[in-house]
Amino acid sequence: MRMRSNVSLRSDFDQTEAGLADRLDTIMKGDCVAQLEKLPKHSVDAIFADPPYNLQLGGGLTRPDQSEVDGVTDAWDQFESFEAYDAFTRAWLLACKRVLKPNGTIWVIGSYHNIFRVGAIMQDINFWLLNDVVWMKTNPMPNFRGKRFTNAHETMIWASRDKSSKYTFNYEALKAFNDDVQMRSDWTLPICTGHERLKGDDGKKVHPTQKPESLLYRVLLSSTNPGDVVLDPFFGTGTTGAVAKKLGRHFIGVERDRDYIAAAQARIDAVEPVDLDALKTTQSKRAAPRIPFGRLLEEGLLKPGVELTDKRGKFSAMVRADGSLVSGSHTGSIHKVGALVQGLDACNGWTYWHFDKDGAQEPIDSLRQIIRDAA
Amino acid sequence: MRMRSNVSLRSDFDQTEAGLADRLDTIMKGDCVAQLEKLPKHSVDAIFADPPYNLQLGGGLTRPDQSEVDGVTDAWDQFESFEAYDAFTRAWLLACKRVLKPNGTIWVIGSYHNIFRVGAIMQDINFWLLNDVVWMKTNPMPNFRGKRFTNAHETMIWASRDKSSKYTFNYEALKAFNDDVQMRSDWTLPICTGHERLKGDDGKKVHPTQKPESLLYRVLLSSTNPGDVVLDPFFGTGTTGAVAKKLGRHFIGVERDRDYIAAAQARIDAVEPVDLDALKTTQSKRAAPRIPFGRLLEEGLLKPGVELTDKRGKFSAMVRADGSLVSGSHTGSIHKVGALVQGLDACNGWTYWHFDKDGAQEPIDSLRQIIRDAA
DNA sequence: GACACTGCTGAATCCATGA
DNA sequence: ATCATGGATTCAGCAGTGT
Repeated sequence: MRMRSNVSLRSDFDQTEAGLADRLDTIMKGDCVAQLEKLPKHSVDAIFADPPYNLQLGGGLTRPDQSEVDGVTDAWDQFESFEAYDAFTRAWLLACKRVLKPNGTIWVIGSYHNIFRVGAIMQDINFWLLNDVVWMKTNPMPNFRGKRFTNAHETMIWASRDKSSKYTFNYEALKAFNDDVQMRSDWTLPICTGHERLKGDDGKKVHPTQKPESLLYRVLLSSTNPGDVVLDPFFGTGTTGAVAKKLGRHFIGVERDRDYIAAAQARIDAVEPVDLDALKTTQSKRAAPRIPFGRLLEEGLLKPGVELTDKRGKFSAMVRADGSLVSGSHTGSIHKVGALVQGLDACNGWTYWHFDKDGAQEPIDSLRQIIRDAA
Repeated sequence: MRMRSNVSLRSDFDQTEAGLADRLDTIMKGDCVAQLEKLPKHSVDAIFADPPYNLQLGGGLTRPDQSEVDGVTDAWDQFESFEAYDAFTRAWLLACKRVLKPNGTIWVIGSYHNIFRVGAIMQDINFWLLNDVVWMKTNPMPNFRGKRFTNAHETMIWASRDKSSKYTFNYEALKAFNDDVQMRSDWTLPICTGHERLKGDDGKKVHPTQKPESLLYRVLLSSTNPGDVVLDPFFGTGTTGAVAKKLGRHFIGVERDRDYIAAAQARIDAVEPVDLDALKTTQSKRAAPRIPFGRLLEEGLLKPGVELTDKRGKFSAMVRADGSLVSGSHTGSIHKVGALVQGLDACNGWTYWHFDKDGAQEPIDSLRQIIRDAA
């Protein structure tokens, strides 16, 4: 009976699980658009995509980089080239959008060669851009010819599936991570070198653009929860999978190249997941169960008739038995009266109102915390 | 004879001069596409454009203290759709391309709201992208609701008129400016505040998005020469003109708003050109990037789940994946938990917390040093 | 004069839930 | 779908005032 009840409650999830069960934590071999068709609609929580920008499409018709511009015929040719890249981009982004859950988010990384086209198409197909995040490389390749600025960064676009998506953003966790100031849109991280860089038997790097795990660590920590399913349609050597496993997320990879797949699989197999307790991250107050102000009276933490004041004692109000406040002609909730006495539109009564504790002013929020801690 | 010879060599320039003479160092009033038609083809050396960003702001936004954020809701930033914005963008970019010299370059600044569309259109009409340069703001507006990363940067696209352009890039000057290392594609500069920010008689900002002179200083220093003509089709309050005059470049501004024009003119009139030899004095040191505690986890120097203690092993805490610590009922950053366990108001977690290194206690600060040394 | 303290502000696509 | 309401949320820097 209990089982049934759970199944019933989680039918949506289970349906997804059924469709994904044999794909979870595996690498699908093949073209990403074709492979994504095998996944159920609305089945993954997040996507990280590192698409090629120097790609050869089917007939080898693309020159994704800009071609010579010297007259009308070349302009047409170039249009063909951009058009092919745009068509490719639109196709895989649409395929991603189909499998992404309504509240899911997608990350796409690129450079100035392709990121503008990618971003514009994402907007065109109604992804809702949340941030562009700049990865500044501490150790970029210098510009040898001295004709341009050292190309020292790459750009990631973070977007939700729709404008109305209620997406995951672990704000407090990132703030804790960042020494108690909110995380910015510019991240300074080294490129992938040393032991982390996968090398073949010949000592050569397996993949030309292997991303550092530190980058994916931050991506997954910020926008996914433990147990989430993360899709990477251009899996490469599996940085997304390795970090997902480490952080207790599921991954699904799609990759065409068998050598990359082999390297990625071996790499992921060697990853040790972190301990479950260590995966719990700093929670927001929003996630905490709501405690109405009246509970403080029920618990005897405050008595009806007691006087509350703002921090400086400028305004005062009396607590009534039903948990409403009275201040002059103003009555209502702690929030409403707090706003009214200040002449503001809104107010957080929990932090605004204080009670007298041994002669000192203490916010009533500390009383709420007592109840939360006891639970 | 010598004169003739010079004229012959510089005929292009002289023709330009004739057509531009009465426009140099002036502000043209009106719509930028219409005004640019008045300029000769191939007549300006460089362009800096700060077009509307098409922000599409929703309702009001308040800070945590309930004060209202003065958002950019001006009519000039309103567009009906992406299509309308694209048409506008294409039109002014084409107009710019016509007046730009074959070897000229253009800078366009924007945010994630518009920059992807701008960049894609620039590629479509055969501008040749040279760099995207990220302006990281030292003091950006925070994210007040904790729903996204702090939007802490803007993006500039730098492009030559054609792929074959022999454009100006003052590599050596920039390198000298940057303490003898190549100038990178990420620039850290404060936003325009304080006395530099133009204010009206009412004390309010004249323009909602005035750019800092330091930004234009680098732009013009890197990609123009003294005597060059710099066009700004969205002149606003004339930062481009002010810096151009200061650096011995000519400017041409186009602006629709008479109030902006008046403010810009007065501002520019007050500018004193600098002695170019003295430029080096204004160079800025690149501050070492801050390394947050979370970086130690990303780098694998500490693993989530590991235990930290104070020097004497009196208190201990567990590290979680987001870089927060747990010690009994206390959770938070290394600094916060360090303070809490000691019952203090503040604590430097870097020196307080130690990890076990071969049986000895070593402060976590030594791990941070490893990252600093590697960079 | 130095320093502490308060107040203000910046290109922002900035809430969630239940009735 | 709309509407009301509970209550969560900020960093760096400059200007002005006061001690």
